[in-house]
Parts: sequence; structure tokens; C-alpha cells
Amino acid sequence: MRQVTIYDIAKEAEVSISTVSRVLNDTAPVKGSTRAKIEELIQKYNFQPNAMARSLLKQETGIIGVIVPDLTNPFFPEVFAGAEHEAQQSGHTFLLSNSIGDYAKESEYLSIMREKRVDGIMFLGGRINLRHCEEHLVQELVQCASVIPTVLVNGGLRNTDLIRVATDESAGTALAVRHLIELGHTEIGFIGGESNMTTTSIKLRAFRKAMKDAELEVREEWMLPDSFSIDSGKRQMLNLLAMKERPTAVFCVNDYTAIGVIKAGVEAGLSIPDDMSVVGFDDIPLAHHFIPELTTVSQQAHELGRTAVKVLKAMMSNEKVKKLTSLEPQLVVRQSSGAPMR
Amino acid sequence: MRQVTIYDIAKEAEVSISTVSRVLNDTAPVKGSTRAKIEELIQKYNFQPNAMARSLLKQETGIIGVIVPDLTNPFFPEVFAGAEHEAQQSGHTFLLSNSIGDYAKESEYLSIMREKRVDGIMFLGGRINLRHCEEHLVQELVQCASVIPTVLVNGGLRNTDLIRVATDESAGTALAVRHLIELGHTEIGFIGGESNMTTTSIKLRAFRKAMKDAELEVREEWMLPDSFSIDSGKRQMLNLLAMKERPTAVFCVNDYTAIGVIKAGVEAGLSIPDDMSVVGFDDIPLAHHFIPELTTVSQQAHELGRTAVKVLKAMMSNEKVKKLTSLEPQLVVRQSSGAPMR
DNA sequence: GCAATAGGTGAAATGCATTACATACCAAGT
DNA sequence: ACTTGGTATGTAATGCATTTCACCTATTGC
Repeated sequence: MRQVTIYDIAKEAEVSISTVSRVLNDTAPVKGSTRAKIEELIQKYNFQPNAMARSLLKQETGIIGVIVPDLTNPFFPEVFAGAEHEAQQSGHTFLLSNSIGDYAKESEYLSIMREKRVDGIMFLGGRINLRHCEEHLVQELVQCASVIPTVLVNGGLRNTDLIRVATDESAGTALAVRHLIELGHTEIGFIGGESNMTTTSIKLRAFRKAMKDAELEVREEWMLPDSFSIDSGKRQMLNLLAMKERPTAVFCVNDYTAIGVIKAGVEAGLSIPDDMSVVGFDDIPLAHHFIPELTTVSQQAHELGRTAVKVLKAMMSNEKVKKLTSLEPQLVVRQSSGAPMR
Repeated sequence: MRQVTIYDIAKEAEVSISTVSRVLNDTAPVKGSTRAKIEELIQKYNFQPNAMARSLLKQETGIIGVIVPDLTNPFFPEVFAGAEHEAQQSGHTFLLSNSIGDYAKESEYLSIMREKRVDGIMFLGGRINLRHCEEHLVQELVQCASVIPTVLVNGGLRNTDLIRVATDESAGTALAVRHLIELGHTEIGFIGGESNMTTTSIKLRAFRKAMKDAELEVREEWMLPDSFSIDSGKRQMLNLLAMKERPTAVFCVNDYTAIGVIKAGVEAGLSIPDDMSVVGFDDIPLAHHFIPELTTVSQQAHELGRTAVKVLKAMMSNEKVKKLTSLEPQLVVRQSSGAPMR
């Protein structure tokens, strides 16, 4: 059934559409009796003005497009919740797309968002690094950013000047590694993360630097990037377990891989943290419910989402925004990193 | 900066907008040279037709509105992923809203979706039961359903005939309880779930029936609905632990509460499943990574999402759909329910 | 008593793409 | 030579709400 339009209301109230519009938006005085009649009809037909017609004219949709790599990883819903929280006040809603790390999909979604004239774009996950196959995505992203306020959340992009909001993952990594070192560990591994992702490369670099700063050797066979899933943690832990020598502690790129590592360790008969210390990254809600509780680096996911939307809103109202808004991560010490080594 | 429109392209190509439109949609033959020139300009300006203008005319937006109670609970992202999977082919995208169980928000979002003229609505979580405060939400939902294809996912609503897609949670509960009984348990508790939610009442009823069928007594002090969070599981487990007599097994309304129960148990020095058997519901991805691995009832979340969108698409093309599409849950026996009692 | 102002309302332009209808051209068929 | 039909393209209507401009009526001030 066709929905009721402003014309239907106007006709039945025997006024022009302008008058109905005035009642709707309260933009000009309307006679009490006329207003009453119109309001009654609006009520009666449960009339909702067509947002598209309005958007077409106003040149704004009230929609923010969000692209996340994997909503199934609890980190992202947290960010999203933060974003939603901030968007609440301004009445923005979200067009959400899950790219599951598929470059083609990501640029396709981006183009759909441009088509739909979203008011802003939030691109999460930063699975970007200039490699040939991603050329197109990068191009599309830059294209989008030139017409639509766009922020990159936790993901940089070399040779472009897109606005970014990000946790200082480098500092976070240093925090985690230093914590392990302070506990007495000298043999530390690195697990998880697709190597072509910004976040992975940042963490890898920071890891190496922290080790170097402590004058510790980085053992290349213990550097095991993979992906961000629980299974990748398991897989790499199994690899580690098969080695003659293994580290006494591992740094994991996120909590999901940390959970995988612990799980595989426990299945192999290890006790975590007694036989191996594990730290994660993100502080997903589950981190402090897992057994053992995860020592991890909190990204303040909620805040990250909020900030991203704040920046987006500032851009929408043509305010100047910083090229990079950085959030400080925090080390959350719990059980999985264990006690100081004797 | 204003985006390029079809008029801009037409002007520069020295043709009418219809011709440009024809090139865009390939709806009629266009002379090779003209087409080439237009295509070149489209490329040059990276022109994307305005989806709103098109939607306004076509009376469809290509958007499906989704309302989930809590994206932070891993069950929902799974459902969403399934929905997205199915929507891929038809090119639908999602307007997603997180209601966090707030009735006011839910009906507000519903009204926004109506305003935005989404092509379909997927309402998850079924936090509905006719109580006074929810009157408005119910009304809004029925209102929506009368103009927009709408499906309720895992949530019924008395006295209405909204289309539903749901796991047979009743059968699932029976599966879980019977499993515990078969293991030799006779003293079984029930934990979690807000009592005004459809899913909770279904599970409560099914639980009682399963107990009765086995001629077991339901101990009212062990019936502990609360909410769906990990913390509610913890909280109720603590209540249980404070009792003089406690059950040897508990059925939890979802995996999150089960995790809370186990966690609180372990913290209190119990060993799960040796000291108490625990079964959950949903089979979230983490269920088989948790320590101990969760025995749970799989809802086939992904399939649920897919099915919901399938039904929605059928409704959009005016096909007749069943009032209720039911999915069979499956018991997944893992560690947390333990071995048969001696 | 007349201008100025405020209240109340309608007509028409606007935003942008799609599409039915109209028109123009050219080649083939009778 | 004239109809027929395909190809190629333009004009105008359409979808729906907002907003500017114009206009009318009734008051208020001087």
C-alpha cells in the first residue's frame, strides 16, 4: 500500500501542502483550528514525511555510513555502540556494512554509501597498506573523502591525508611488552594479525622497538602474524608448541588471538600463565570473564566510536579538525600475564 | 562541495539528461560516440547518481532496517552476518540500530525507519510482551508492519499476526534439560533472562514442562531470571552459592549468562563441570573456545539471519509467506555439562 | 484614517533521477 | 514515392517535502 503523503493530508484538511509542512516543522504560525485539524489527520493516518524527499532538498540524510571488517569480533560492536551513543543527540542513524576483510566489498560499500549520500563515513579496521590489489579501494576512499566527511578509525593510509581517529597502538604495544619484560620475561613471541594491515604493522614495529629498547633479542621464528581470529591464535600457538625452544611469554595482536593461544595452550596441557604469559589487546568485554582473565591493553573502544562520530560531526559543520585524534590506551593487568618470574 | 548531478554531465556532454540516464541504466540504445563521451565524463567526475532521487521515484530504497537489542552479545552479530550474506545478492544494505533493550528507543528507531522508507524491517530480540509501558512500541510495530514488510526474529507478540522467523527455543530448552537429566541430574536450576521477554518466558515454560515430563521437582528458589549479560550469570550464581542447598546443574538462557555462571563458580573454588553442570544457549563462537567449552543449544544464528532476509525479500515481492518460519535448534554437547553422574 | 506590522495561507521553484511520450532521422520494403 | 520500423534523443511528468515570495486580512500606532 502506498504511504500517505503530505498531499493527502493537505487535501483532506482543505489546505495547501505548505500549511501542512508548517505544522510539521513549526516554521511559521498556523491558525489554531487549522493546526488542530491537520494534527488530527497526521495522527489518524500516522503520517510520516518521506525522509528521501526531505533529504533531496536539504542535501543531508542523517545517515552515517560505517564499514567494519568483522562485527563478530567484539571489539567492533563496542566501537559501534560508542558511535551510536554520540550520534543519538544529533539524530543520526547508521548504514552498517561488514566487509570481512574483503577489499572488493569494501570499495563496493563505499560506493553505495556515496550513492546514498550519507552525511559521513566511518571506516574501521584500517585494512589498508598500499599494495596493488588495494589500489582501487584507496582511490575510492580518497574519492569519498573529497566529497563526504570521512574518518579512518584505527587505520592509516600512507601518502594520503585522510582524517584519522586512532588509539596509539604503538604506545599500547610498548606498554604490554614492557609489562612482560618487567615480569622478568626475555623470550617473547608475537602472535596474530594480517601482515598487510596497518594495525599489525604498527604493532610489529612497536614490538621490535620495545624489545630493542630493553636490549632483548627478537627471535624471528617466534614472530607469527596470521589473522585476527581465535583460530589463528590457536594455530600459531600450535606452531609454537611444536618448536624445540619456545618463548615464555607472547604478545597477541588482539584478545581474540590471545584467547586462541590460551585455549591451545591449555589443550596441550600447559597452564596459563604459569607455563606461559599471554597478553592481548583491545580489552573486549570478555577479557575479564575469560578463565584465566586476560591481561590486555584497553583501547577504550566505546570512546573511540564516540570520538570518531564527534570528529565526523565537526567536519559536517565545516569546523576544522585535527588530522589525527589520538586516544591513549591503557594496560589492564589481570591474570594471563602471571606473576613475576622467579 | 556539491556533488555532480546528471544535469552537469548532460550539459557538458551536450545531450539531455535522459540520454545520460540511458547510459547509466542501459535502458535504451545510445549512439556509440555519445555513449563514449558520457561514460568518459562519468569517469572523470566520478559521478554517482543520487540514490535518494532514484528512490523517491522508484519507491524503494534498497535498505533494510534492523533493530537489535544488543550488538555486544555475539549472538546478534552472527545473525546480522547471515542477514548480510543473504542481502548481498539483491544489493540491499542495512540501517542498523542498537536498542539496548530500551523500549522508547526501539519505537523511535522504528519510526525513523518508516520515515526513511526502508524496504523491510527486521526486528530482533523480541523484547515484547504486552505490558503497559510497551503499548506504544507494539502499536508502532504493527503500524510499521502494515506498510513495510516486517519480520520478527525470535520474538512473538500476542494478539498480533506479525510474520515471524524463530528458532524453536522451546524444543531447544527441552533438548538441554533432557541432556542434563540423562546425565543423571535431578536438581536443576534456571538462570538468566529478563522475565518480560518472549524468549525468557518460552524457555521458562519449556523448562518447567521438561522437568515435569521427567517427574522432577522444580525448585522455585533455583529459578533465577535476571538479564542476558555475563554479569547477571555471575550474580545469580553467587545467589545460588549462598544457598544451603544448591542444584547440581543449571540451564542458562544464553551463553553469556552461562559464562558468568561458570566464572563465578570457578572464582568460588568450584570446578565446572565436576561440581556443577552448566548448559548455555545460542552457541556463540566463543562457546567452543571457552574453558571449559560450553555445552549449549545452537540456534544457527547465521541461518536465522539469512532466513529472515529471505522472508523479507519474499514479502517485498508480494509473495505469500508463512506466518512462522521455524528453525530447529541443535544440542551441542561439549565440556561444561560434564560426564554422567555416578 | 492610513501606513506599518503581524498573522495566516497559497503558488511555485527546488532537489535529482527515471520514464512515458513525442519527435526526428534513416534505411528497408512495397 | 510512401509507409513502416528501428535508432537516437529530447521534453515533460513524476515522486514528496521544504521554502521563498507573494498576497490577503486584521490589528496597532500615530
